[in-house]
Amino acid sequence: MALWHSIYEQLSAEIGRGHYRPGEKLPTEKELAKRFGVNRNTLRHALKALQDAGFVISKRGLGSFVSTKPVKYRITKNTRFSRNLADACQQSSIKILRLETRHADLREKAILQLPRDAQVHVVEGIGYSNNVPILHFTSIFPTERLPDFLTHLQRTNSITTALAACGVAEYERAQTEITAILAGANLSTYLNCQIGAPLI
Amino acid sequence: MALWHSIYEQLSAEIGRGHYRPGEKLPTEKELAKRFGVNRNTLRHALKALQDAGFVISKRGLGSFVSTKPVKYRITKNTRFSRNLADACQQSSIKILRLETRHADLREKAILQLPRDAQVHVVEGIGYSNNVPILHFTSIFPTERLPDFLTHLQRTNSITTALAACGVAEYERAQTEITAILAGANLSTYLNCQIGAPLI
DNA sequence: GGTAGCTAGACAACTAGACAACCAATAAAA
DNA sequence: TTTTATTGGTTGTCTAGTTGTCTAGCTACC
Repeated sequence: MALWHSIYEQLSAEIGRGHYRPGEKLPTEKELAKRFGVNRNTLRHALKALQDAGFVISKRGLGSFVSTKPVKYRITKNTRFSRNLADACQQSSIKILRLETRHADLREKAILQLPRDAQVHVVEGIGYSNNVPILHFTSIFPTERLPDFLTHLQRTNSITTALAACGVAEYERAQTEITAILAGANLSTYLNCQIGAPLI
Repeated sequence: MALWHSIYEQLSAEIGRGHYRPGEKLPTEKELAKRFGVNRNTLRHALKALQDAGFVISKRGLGSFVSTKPVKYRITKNTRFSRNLADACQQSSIKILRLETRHADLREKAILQLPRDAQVHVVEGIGYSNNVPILHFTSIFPTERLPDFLTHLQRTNSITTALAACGVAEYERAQTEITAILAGANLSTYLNCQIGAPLI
């Protein structure tokens, strides 16, 4: 993906998340370029897209400011955000360590709004990017809605593909619900992950 | 013998001989192609092989550079693993969410073998691979050994660079110890990370 | 015929740097 | 005090150079 576009996604996500409030001044192009490790021109490309999308207004000699007229941050950017992450997962490969189907615990039932005796698929594995292990994940899927999910997953070794295999219509519906839930979830919850290294 | 391969051998020999020093910029593809009397695509084929072998790193818009760490792969499985992971972290960027210096808790003191009143630097942030948020990390560093670490980290925005800034000798020693610890550590401990998504 | 290796060229994406236009704050002059 | 000039910082625009990607075509060989 183009560099400027991922910067666009990230900045719009931060604006949507409230990291930069409406009316607030963004860091200068110079600073942002340094932060993202790109040339100022590349960052300006991202900024231009943010302006076109209505997220940001730039004023010569002053700086760039978060638009006071909120567009539909919440949905648009979060969907895009999760879609990004899905893309990333799709690009990389996964190695499945554990497949399990068990009763959902209280937290899972609360989040997923499942009935009392609901079961969930548990997928634990390692994600690779360019064959380099990058993350160790555990994902939960409601069994009821995706009965054949594990079968597909084992065959395709891809979460996205396995979801798609459960039917296009279902998949579409699922995805919108995914994003809806993700929109409410905190980033740190979504990406709750710790590495203890480097330890000296 | 394929043309590109002889170019590959010649260039890698020149790098090995020190004709091009680590970190040094190679001539542009255009110039190299002209020098070897081949098309730019052919030269790029050779350059690609040099990249894959770890001799060269190419950056769009900038040029190609001799890799700063000459590769010697003949190490154990575990070291290669951690080194790969280190390389991956180097390629990706991080965004620092929190910088803190506080007293080490019991677990940290146990793992790091720190004295009673030891302090640690706490770095919390988000790691990006290709500017896509991939992990949310919290890393602990002993303050005593790396007094200026946070300063360097804030300036460079790179853990590896900040570590390097604390002195080469220290850095070497630290790294070997890192890998040593990592080699003994369980994978799931090292990459203890959960993503709750996708939640349906 | 088909494939692999190379050539040729075009375009996209990114970097680097320079310069202009603009704004705010401050210092100097009236 | 008021006005003007200067300075520093910011965005806008532009040119040139680099690597990344893609398509098309040529040639030698099997």
